[in-house]
Amino acid sequence: MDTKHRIIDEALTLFSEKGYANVFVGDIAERVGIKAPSLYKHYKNKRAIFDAIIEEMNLRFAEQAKSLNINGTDAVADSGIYENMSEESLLKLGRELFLYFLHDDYNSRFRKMLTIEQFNNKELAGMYSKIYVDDPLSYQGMLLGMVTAAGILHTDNVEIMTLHFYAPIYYLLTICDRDPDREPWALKTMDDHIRQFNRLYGRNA
Amino acid sequence: MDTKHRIIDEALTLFSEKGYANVFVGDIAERVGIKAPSLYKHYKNKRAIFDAIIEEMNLRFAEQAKSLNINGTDAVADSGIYENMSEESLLKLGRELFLYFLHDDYNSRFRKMLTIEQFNNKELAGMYSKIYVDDPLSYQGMLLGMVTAAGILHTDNVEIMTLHFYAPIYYLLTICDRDPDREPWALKTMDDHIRQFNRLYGRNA
DNA sequence: GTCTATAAGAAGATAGAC
DNA sequence: GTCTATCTTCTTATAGAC
Repeated sequence: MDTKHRIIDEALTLFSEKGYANVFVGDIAERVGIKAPSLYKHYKNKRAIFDAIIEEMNLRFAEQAKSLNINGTDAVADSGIYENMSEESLLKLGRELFLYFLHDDYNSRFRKMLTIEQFNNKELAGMYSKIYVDDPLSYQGMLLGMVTAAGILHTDNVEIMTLHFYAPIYYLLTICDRDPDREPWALKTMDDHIRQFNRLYGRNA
Repeated sequence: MDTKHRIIDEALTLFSEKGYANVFVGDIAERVGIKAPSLYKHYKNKRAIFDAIIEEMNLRFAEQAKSLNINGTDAVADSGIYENMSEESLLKLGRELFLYFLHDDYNSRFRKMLTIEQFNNKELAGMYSKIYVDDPLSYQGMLLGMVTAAGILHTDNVEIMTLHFYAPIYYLLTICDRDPDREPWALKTMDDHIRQFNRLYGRNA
């Protein structure tokens, strides 16, 4: 990884732990293994490093959304995976979603940074809403809508069903971000949640 | 309100919007209507203001918990409100919880401050976990446990049932903190959530 | 308790040698 | 591209008059 990229990588780590204002240019430089003034050959100023992180994350999430749509909407609708949606499939969906969000290197650091900066930066607040509210409710809503249409789950309000599936996952995620020691409990709770979800929506007309 | 208290009041507002590091002693003083040096007659330094906020909030939440326990555990168990728990009662419980957390002057500002500082301050992370994870799951778990024992709702896992009740409320709360424009949608979604919750857990054996 | 003036220090950023 | 030295600005905090 070249210096320019290592700078935003280390900066992201620091910003996600302390927030923008508590991270000094010298801290970032030290992690990269250079002195602060050298850093200014790569970025115009501190804010430019921050902006570069946002830009990189926008790119990553755009790619992520793209691949989710390819493997999601069309492929799923065309194939018919959802027609065989079992409790095991739901558990897998929930666990993968949870562990990916929780442990993916960029996702976890970027989520913490968004959490810290959301009230002080409208652009980041908008990104947070998109990534953790609008997109999941839309994507999972689509999936669960298909599962419902196939007669595997049952509801007259897919939006609330999606909320019931996703909100506990989101909640457990924020708990683990704050206190990683709770991860084993969260994983067990995740499974219990999805099994219960499956029972609740599986047997109602 | 005396100057000493107005300082922590204005400081809390600023810390909840910008975070500790982005608020300057001069900003706080300006809001109070004095100059920065005058502020040091009331508090030893900037950190002492922050600590005073934490202390005040600990007091408030201790009182809150106390009154919840008085009007909660004992009174509820003794009376038997829960035996008459209807959909309307559940709606009321959810709405009151939600609107109190969302609009209570101290709760909302303090929650934002906790959100911003949680990864940089273990004490605040602990407070967050207590206020928004442990206490709600424990208090609501107790209530829903009684409702279940009374045969009004049905489950073999009260912990997950409580998660299913509370996680969507928490989720909607964080959404409104970030984007107050979504409050009307959140309130409607709250009601739909609770009605659905009542249907799901009301008819299962 | 509040003010003005100011000290002390931290942090962002630049200059210019290598 | 990296360094040392330095400048500038901002922020905390103190001194001392009123």
